[in-house]
Amino acid sequence: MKARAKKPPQSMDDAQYAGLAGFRRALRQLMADSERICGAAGLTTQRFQALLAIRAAADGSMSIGALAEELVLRHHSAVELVGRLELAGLVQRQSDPQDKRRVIVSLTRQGAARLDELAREHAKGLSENRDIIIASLTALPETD
Amino acid sequence: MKARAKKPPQSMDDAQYAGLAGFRRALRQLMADSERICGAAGLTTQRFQALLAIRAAADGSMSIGALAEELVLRHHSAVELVGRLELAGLVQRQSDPQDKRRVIVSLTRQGAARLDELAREHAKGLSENRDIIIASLTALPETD
DNA sequence: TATCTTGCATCGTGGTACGATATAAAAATA
DNA sequence: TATTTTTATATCGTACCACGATGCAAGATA
Repeated sequence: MKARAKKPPQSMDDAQYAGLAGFRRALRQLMADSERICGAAGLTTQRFQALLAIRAAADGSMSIGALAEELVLRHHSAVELVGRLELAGLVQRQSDPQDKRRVIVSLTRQGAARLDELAREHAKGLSENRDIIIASLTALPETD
Repeated sequence: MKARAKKPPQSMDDAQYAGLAGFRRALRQLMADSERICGAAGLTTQRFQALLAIRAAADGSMSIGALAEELVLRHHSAVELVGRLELAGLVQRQSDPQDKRRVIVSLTRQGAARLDELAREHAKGLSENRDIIIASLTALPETD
């Protein structure tokens, strides 16, 4: 057993809190920018991320389950998200011939166009901000 | 004027989409981890971030307006968030003597203890994941 | 065929942020 | 000083979104 106190294995100091807070601030800023870009196009960031994930998938399409896993969502949350995207005309469902339980989701022409516009803006913002993110990450003090 | 087409200033290619999608995936993973840690302690990530921001502030306290700006929220959204934190016994309001319009928010003893526990877990997880984030960022193809 | 597993869908609920609006204090101006 | 404007917090109704619980259909297994 160690000699040090066991319950509070030593509190974080101000510098560690500052580092952690700084990183979260950078992330919030990044996400706020993303929300602004998406919002201007009438989308939420989740919808944008769904479109992006589908576009970046192997053949440009994914099952709902795969999308759920990619987005770290429950199956039925992905179902609802795809439902909203379909209603907006950005994606289309189609039953998988191999396994009729599966539903394959792919971008519509409109969805692909909308995504491309947003993705370019995001990429531009990221190349401007990535140094800040990396700085805030590398500035994180070691915890032990 | 440039000779290139002006409307679609050239679409993003697969590699660019993969890079962008990879970065977002890393972020989602990070946030999902954070949600898991916070959830186990009965908090949302927003509440955690609010506690963290207050703790990291100059003298361990902030006005509601300052918190709103820090969290990239509207004033009244911060009001509500602070209300929920106060109800949970994690922060306390106190009127600013200098400017009686202001309300100063600070952590309660319980809030500080809860935050410290969560912050240490986050810091631990971050030092494991930051390389992934940095890698996904540096792997981003240049857009122009 | 009977049972189990997997994948998608539906419904009701809760949390959270927002716009619109209100109230009070401070600052600016007449 | 009195009036107006600005600033800071608060309240209310609305909408979005993810979740748990549950259901249904298709495939897998016995």
